[in-house]
Amino acid sequence: MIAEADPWVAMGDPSRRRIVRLLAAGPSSVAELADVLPISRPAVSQHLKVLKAAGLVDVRPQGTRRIYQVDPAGLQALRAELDGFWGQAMANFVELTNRHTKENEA
Amino acid sequence: MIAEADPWVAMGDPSRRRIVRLLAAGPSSVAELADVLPISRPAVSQHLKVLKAAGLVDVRPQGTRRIYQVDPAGLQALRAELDGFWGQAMANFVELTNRHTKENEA
DNA sequence: TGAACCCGTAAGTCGTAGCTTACCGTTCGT
DNA sequence: ACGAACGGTAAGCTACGACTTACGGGTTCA
Repeated sequence: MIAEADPWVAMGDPSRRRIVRLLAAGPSSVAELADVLPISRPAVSQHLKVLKAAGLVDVRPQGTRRIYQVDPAGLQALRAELDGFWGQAMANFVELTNRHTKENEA
Repeated sequence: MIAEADPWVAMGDPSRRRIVRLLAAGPSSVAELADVLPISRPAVSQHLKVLKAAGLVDVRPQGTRRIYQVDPAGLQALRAELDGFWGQAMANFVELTNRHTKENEA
């Protein structure tokens, strides 16, 4: 498995973000996605492979078709990491503000 | 301005995510970042350029050095878009669940 | 003013991501 | 069992992103 499993890298590609947006609106098959997107069906397939490896989408075989949908857990993981960044940045901000205030008080 | 201004693309690169992580812990100069990271100083400079274009970091010239720090607004924007995906996905989920329940009731 | 630092940019190389066409396995309908 | 959809994979091409080294512009301190 040399495949890319990083959700951030997966979301970095505009086409994949568009796919996620479409799937967030409702599950759909590969052909349905390819019909809307300006890329070929195999390209969509490859993007879905990356998104699946990143844990952002799920597959549900249904007859001859494969229905894809977003995996809330994947988005949640991204949110968690992003909140981590944000929280740390804010904590650092208030600390700097406090220090600055104290310096001005002195 | 051919520069890349997409925050998602900016966060897609591991080195840049690491820089954001470092800056979230506290502001620092380019040399300080390059000292920690396994890449050259110009490489860090280029990454910072992308992050700045994406609105994820801010610069504050201080003497001969340039102090970089995260821009909370940029992270907030990412959070907002991510929450949009999540909310839509969840709404779609409960709708599907309701429909499924109704079908089973009928 | 000149030396020493910090940093951004230019130029060039290398790897790889994203796309295409072609092909093949699988599943349903008749 | 045959043909048709649906979709994943292989092979190959092209473009771009992430590095590197080399250079130049500012700012500080003697």
